[in-house]
Amino acid sequence: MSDNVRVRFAPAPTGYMHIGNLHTALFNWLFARKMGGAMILRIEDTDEVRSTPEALDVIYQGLKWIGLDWDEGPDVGGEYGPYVQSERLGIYQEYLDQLIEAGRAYECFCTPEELEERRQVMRARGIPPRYDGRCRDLTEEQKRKLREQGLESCIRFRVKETGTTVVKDIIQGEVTYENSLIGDPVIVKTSGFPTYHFAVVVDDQLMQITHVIRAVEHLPNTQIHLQLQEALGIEPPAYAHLPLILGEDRTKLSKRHGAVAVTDYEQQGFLPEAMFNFLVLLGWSPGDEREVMSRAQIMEAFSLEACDSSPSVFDVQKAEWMNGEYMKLMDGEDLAGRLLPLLQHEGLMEENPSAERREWLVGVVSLMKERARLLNTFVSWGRYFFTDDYEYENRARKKWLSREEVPERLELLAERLQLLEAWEHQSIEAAVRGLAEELGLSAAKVIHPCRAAVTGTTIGPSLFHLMELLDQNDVIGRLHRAAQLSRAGELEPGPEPESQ
RNA sequence: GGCCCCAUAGUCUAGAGGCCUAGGACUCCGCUCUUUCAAGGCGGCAGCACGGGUUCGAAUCCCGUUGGGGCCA
Repeated sequence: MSDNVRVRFAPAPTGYMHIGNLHTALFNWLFARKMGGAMILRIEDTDEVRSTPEALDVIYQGLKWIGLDWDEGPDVGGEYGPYVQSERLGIYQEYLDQLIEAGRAYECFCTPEELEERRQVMRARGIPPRYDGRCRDLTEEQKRKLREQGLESCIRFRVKETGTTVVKDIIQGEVTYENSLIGDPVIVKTSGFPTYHFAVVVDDQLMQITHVIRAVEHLPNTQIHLQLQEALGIEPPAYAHLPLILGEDRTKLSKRHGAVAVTDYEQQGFLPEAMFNFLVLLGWSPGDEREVMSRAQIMEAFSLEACDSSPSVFDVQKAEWMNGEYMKLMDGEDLAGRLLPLLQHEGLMEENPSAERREWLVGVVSLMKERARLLNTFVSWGRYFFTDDYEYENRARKKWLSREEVPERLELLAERLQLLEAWEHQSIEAAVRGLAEELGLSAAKVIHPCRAAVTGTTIGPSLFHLMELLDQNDVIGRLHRAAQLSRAGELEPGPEPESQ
């Protein structure tokens, strides 16, 4: 009765969620929300070996991080539950009986060793290896004997031997498969667990899924699913197979590509909004030249038909750029809120900062966000805001801190700054420039050494604004410290290869 | 190996026969602003994989080749 869109994201709980899974989830979610439909989360744990219960949390967290929600699932329930396949074992039996009755499923007693052996033979003879149908037509008598020998059986689905199966896919178009080319797949393992093919078909039917949106690696499997559906009298859902996300080497993104887990990107300081935006642009485009788009804009423009069928490479550099764009767009207060946990984790901010201290952080963030790409940037480039314990970079040492004339300048500047009653960027600037003038130097000749001393680096935001955010005495202390170290010859540049 | 899919610069993409002298973005490289650049502004390098058709006309359609990928095992 309902022609409402229902989609599902159906991950296997293997302990981590990678960017490709998230991409699939994202497209499902977008489509569901765009169409005013329902998003279902289903856990496909029929692979007893690889599935772990702890993995559920990883899935929830990954989805929540990027801002996806679901209407039905193991945690929120729903009227088509349970939503974990291992809890649905009884449900599959009914469908299995149906297939057996129709003569489309049968017991197979072949052992893995036998199967492997026969595969070898087929290969050697140049025949594509597939199940040869040996147990297809066993008599009751034969089965009894095999059982008496103590052999275990699995159940196979009898596929069609002739004709073709056509997958009509919203993204991939019509793809035709020759039925004679596939062997009978196992649908129930000796353990009694259904296999992926069987469980998917049954569950999608029972959960009234209207659109199966998944990665294209499942496209070849779809021919089996269609045959299974036909045998069960099930109307197939619409299919949309998303192109794969590849690593730099153009192979399917996997653990060997380094950072692929969603949590890796979270830890690197990616904003979920940016990752969402970036990911949606892999395999889809609004058709115009927009790239940085709000979620509302994306949803407005989104359609499955506009998805591309060719795979795409995950380019971290562009992802970082986009993250930077989002940081610029976000107001300082929001961004400070995102950043705080990270800073606390690094021990750079106290656990319960006062309102004043938070406000100060907003100031720091506002000053830095224009040039930062990741949240982590604040920890690395912005360390000097939070602690006196920062390094003097080689470039800073070489260009300024190791110079003979510098210590005196720093000390003179410290004296001037000490006299300031108002610690504001205007007064600081006046003091710095005033000193330069008196010494007959260009302002830069004071500014640069000062930056090097106070921040340890040669680059960063406006020096005067930055100093304003630091404590006056602290700055003075830093100037004296650098002057002393410099005189002591401790700020000589390190070994060359350091610089990049 | 068999089957299937894909093919616009290093990367993400626009392009659905004439609007293409192929547009945008990232990266990279210059220049510029400035107290610095890792930010801003301006500019530049770089692409329709190849070969055949079809057509008055092809990045766009067809075939083949090559390359890449996925699935099966």
